[in-house]
Formats: sequence, structure tokens, C-alpha cells
Amino acid sequence: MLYRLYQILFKKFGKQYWWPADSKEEIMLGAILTQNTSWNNVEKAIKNLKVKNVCSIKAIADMPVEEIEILIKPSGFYRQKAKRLKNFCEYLIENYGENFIGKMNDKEIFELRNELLDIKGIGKETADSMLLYVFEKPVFVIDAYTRRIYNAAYGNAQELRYDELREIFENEIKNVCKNKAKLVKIYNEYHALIVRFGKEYKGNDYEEEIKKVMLLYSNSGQKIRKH
DNA sequence: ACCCAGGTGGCCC
DNA sequence: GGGCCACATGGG
Repeated sequence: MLYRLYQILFKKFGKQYWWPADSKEEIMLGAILTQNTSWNNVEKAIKNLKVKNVCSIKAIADMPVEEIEILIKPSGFYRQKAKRLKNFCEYLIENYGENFIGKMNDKEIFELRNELLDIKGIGKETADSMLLYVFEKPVFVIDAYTRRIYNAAYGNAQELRYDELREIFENEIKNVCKNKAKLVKIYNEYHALIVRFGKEYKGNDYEEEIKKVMLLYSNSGQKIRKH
């Protein structure tokens, strides 16, 4: 079911090329900046960092909080985020040095997930976004859009915890796709498509549109081919 | 003048 | 473990 939904969304919107960023480090910073914040505002903040040439973990770790605040102000919650962003970057530099991305094995990466969750300001969604989009591990990211889309399609997503919902998505996709590398690509694309769909149909239109999509599934879902 | 956005942590029960 | 609340800007 959920895999079909993925196919429908893919057919409707096509490839999304996520995560939109110039570097892995930018993804990590953006993952924190985008918490409960429209991407449009995050882009402004990231642009400010780039103009000052400080869009990196090392640069943020070395920068005074007050200066970070000014640059990331458009992304909202800027006092909180500046403090947390700096603390996060300091942690990474102290424990992993400057160029650790791409040099960690699976075990280290999944241990890093637990470390990330212990850092103030990083919850499950942010940690999982980093695992999927930075470290390219098969981890499905659950966000507000995912809950909404699941809710409209199947009923109450509210009673499902983050981990439960994540397992539901992961298991259904794993059932269809056994190749681990391809799994990463599907998780990547699926989450991006869910967000895209959410942005396309805001407010009251949302549920109705999902139901339309689900109806489309029951009518023509069989005909949609794997890509 | 509202409402919402690619969440998280703190506090209370 | 769940139910509220603060955190803040910019766009519709």
C-alpha cells in the first residue's frame, strides 16, 4: 500500500533531488534550521551563512553565538537555534574532527545517531534526516507531513509513535525492495515526495487530495510500474 | 489580523 | 508516558 502510494507520488511529481544543498555539512546545519520552519526561511539563513563563508561545521563551532544569531535570524527561533547549532558543531569537531563525513563505517554511524539524540536540539526526525541524507543509511524520516499523509490514507497516525510509524514505512518498502542501496534511494525520494505533496496542498485541501490520490491508487495502482 | 511552517525540550500530572 | 507550552521569522 505505502509502496504504491510512493509510486503514485513519484509518477505525479517526479524526482525531487533531495536534500537541496551544496554539501553534506550544509545538510546537517539545514536539518536543524528547518525545525518547525518553512524551508523558504531556512534558505535565507543558509544564504547568509554562505555570504559570510561560514556554512560549515568548523566555522559555526568557532563563531560567537551572537554572530550566528544575526545570520540565522530569518529561520526563526534564532536564539535557541544559534545556541544549539553551535553546541552541535562543537560536539562534532571535538569528537570527530573536521572531515569525518564519508569516513565512518555503519557501526559508527548508527552509534552517532544515539549521540546526536543526546545533543540538545536534535530529536528523532533531525537525527534520522542526517542519517538518510548525509550518511545515506536506510532510515525513513517521519515528519508532520508523513503523519498527515498516513492519517488521511489510513486513519489515526496520532496514536502511533515516531518509531512505530517509521517501522511501518520501512517494513512495507523493505517487503518490496531487498536491495539496501536502492532502499536508501526510495526512502530519500519518498520523504521528499511526501513533503512536496504537503507543500502543494496546504490546509483543508490536504486530506481531500490524499484521498483522491488513494482513490487513484485503487483504480489504477495496479498499472503503475516499478521504476 | 490571523494561521502555518520539512520539531524539540521543559514542565506538569 | 501523554498533554501543553515557549521558541520567532516570513509568507499567504
